[in-house]
Amino acid sequence: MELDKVKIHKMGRARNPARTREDLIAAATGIFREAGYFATDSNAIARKAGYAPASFYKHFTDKADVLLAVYARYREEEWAGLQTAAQAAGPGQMRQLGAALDFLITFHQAWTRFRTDLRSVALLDPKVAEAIKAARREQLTRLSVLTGSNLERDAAPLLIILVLAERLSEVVAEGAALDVARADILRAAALSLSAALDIRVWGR
Amino acid sequence: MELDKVKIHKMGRARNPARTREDLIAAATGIFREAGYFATDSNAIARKAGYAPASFYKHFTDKADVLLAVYARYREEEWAGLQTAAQAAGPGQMRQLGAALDFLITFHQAWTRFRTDLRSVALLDPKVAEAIKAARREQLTRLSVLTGSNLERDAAPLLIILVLAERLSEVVAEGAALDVARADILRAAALSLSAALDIRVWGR
Amino acid sequence: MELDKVKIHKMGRARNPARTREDLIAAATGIFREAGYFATDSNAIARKAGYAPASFYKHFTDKADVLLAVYARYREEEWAGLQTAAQAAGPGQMRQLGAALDFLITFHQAWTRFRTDLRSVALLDPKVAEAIKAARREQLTRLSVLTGSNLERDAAPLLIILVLAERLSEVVAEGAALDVARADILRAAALSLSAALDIRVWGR
Amino acid sequence: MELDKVKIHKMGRARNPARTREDLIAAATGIFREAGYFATDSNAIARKAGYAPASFYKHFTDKADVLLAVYARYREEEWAGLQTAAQAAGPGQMRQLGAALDFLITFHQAWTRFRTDLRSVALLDPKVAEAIKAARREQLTRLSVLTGSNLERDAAPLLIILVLAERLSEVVAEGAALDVARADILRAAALSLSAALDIRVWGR
DNA sequence: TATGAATGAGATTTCATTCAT
DNA sequence: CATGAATGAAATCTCATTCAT
Repeated sequence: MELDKVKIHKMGRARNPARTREDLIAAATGIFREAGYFATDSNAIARKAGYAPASFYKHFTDKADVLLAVYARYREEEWAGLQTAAQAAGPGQMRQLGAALDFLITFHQAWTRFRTDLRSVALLDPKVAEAIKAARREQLTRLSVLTGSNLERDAAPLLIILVLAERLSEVVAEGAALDVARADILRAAALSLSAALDIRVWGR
Repeated sequence: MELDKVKIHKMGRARNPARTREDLIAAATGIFREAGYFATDSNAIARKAGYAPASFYKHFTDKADVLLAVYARYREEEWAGLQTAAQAAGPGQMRQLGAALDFLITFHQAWTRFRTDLRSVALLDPKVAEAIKAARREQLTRLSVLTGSNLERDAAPLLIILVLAERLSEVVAEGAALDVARADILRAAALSLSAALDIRVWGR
Repeated sequence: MELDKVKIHKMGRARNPARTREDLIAAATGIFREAGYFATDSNAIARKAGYAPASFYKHFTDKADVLLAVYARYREEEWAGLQTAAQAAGPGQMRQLGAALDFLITFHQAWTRFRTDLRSVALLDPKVAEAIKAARREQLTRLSVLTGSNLERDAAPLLIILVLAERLSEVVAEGAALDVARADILRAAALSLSAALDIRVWGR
Repeated sequence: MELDKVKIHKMGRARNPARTREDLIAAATGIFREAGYFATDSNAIARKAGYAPASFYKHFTDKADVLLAVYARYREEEWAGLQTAAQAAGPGQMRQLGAALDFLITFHQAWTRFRTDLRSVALLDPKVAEAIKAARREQLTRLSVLTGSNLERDAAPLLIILVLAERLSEVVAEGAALDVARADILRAAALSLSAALDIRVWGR
């Protein structure tokens, strides 16, 4: 105990690279979601995480590099939440779809700024573009498994579903600004998506 | 004579404010669509238009301000194109929808970078956010007129339609990267959109 | 007069690019010769010249770029001084050679740090290496004209002469540190150089 | 056994300070000769030697300090090579001189970058300047013994010889860039040096 | 002894913007 | 109106060096 105290004394910095990396990613996550990617600098990320600017560059090559790390977290969280939501909804395709959309809207709303900036960065940095593409492939595969559909044949409607689901939070946000109720949007989206699902994924 | 010479020597450019503004917007349009908003600086816009950096600030308060001017052009072009496409397609809702989507995909593909950056800037600049919101209101109104639907009641599906249509070009681009055919995506999207139209816009 | 005062009022900065460039080169010259290339940064050069750091980059692409500009001045000054010294010495090859060496020693002594750093930078930056090579070609040509020798045939001894002359200031400096008189070194160098001249430049 | 494992796990490297120092000097030698002093950082030296950055500072106070260690090696190697070359050449002053120059050119060519940077560093760091001065004293003494001349009286020509010999590799390199043959330069240099030797070292 | 994570200090560079003409 | 030189302010990134283990 005494020794532990001594150890910690005057360190301030966690001499644990994995932990440091985590701290930086966590700080970047907060900053990217609140202030946005373009409104901050790598120094701010390091400082917020409790480290010196130079430490940032020991863990990431540049700002886009943390963005990718945050993106990986985002996808994990999204996927876990989706599964939980679908399971909690009980049986019934429409019910599951509704629950999934409900989760997605809430989830993406918290990440709107991040997602938007991610797309802009992808146009500037091929690394990011490639990461998004890879993520999309993974999502398509997962979704085809989840819906029991064929990835090859149903790629188009699956893509539509993914993209529409992804944008729903923005539609809700826009809807709120235009006095359209969240429940109405959710219902319209569910119908639209189920149309895509019915008609293509399970054939005519 | 002596004085005139001096004047001409110093002008170099068209001393025509409206024309200058046009030139700047045209240059900004090209730059925003090709290199992107975040990849360019205002000096580059002025230079590309054939003016000095300071001239830029005689016509626009800042970079976001030209972005708005370019956005206005974008919407005019989009709307004109949509009407032309719908008329050229002849009668039949599905046919018109298909023609409209086809146009939108082509149109937006050329503006993908611009649209993407626009959303990021909107999160940084309230002016831009407000402009997007106003544009959305206008689009909703136009679309409700076009489809003979009720703006109040059908706001949700109309919004869904707008957003999905807007993203289609990106879906096509992503689809191409993942070997999904453009025609397949177009068909899936048309079906999905018509579902939204059928069920909500014209009631149960 | 009154107007001039008003004009100058609050400018501080000379709105004259050529003048600014001169100021920067002059500041860089002083800094490179006193503190050395590696001991300073471009900001210091700009500040010493009375400009902001950013102004530096309007006139030079980087630090090596000013180095080249300073180098050009250096060569002009060297050449002018050499001609003046040779003419002032009156007729007689040995006398002229002695006068030239005398000038070179004094001249190079003031530029020792610059010359030394120049060679280091040349190894880092191809631009600088190329500039030195071009300068050497020019010097060889001038020297062959001056000595009435043939550039093609006598390139080797001419090169030896150039290099030895160039290093003399350092030899004098080193000699001083080791208690060897300047006059002794000058005499030994003159003899050595005249040997090169006699034997090769005017043939056997 | 358990403890040993832990120890070995943590050491990784030879726990032999002398050996570590050697490794670091060897790595620094390679780096200084290839990339140059100013193009590398001390971390890179430690890494190349297979040690951690901090280990570097256990053996050297700073970057200039390794430079000195490398310089000591350089001088040993140079001197040994010179003696070998002179002996191998057999009797005859001109022959020996030629052989010595030939060796020096080859030797210095491999060390050009190092030598050049050494001089720049000497202007920044008095430690290095002093080391060069001491080395020069030693060389003068050795050379006076070798040529049977008087150090006091013939210091000037001996210095000239040293400096010219030192620069020859660069002259050869420059000559190559300007299409001047190595053999021509070698001959011109030998004549120039022998003039210095004849006239001063062995008196009038 | 050797480590390697971490950093302070600062060098380089960029860019939106202004100012006197 | 248009200019273009100049800049303040800051973002990105580097590097020699230290510190607790």
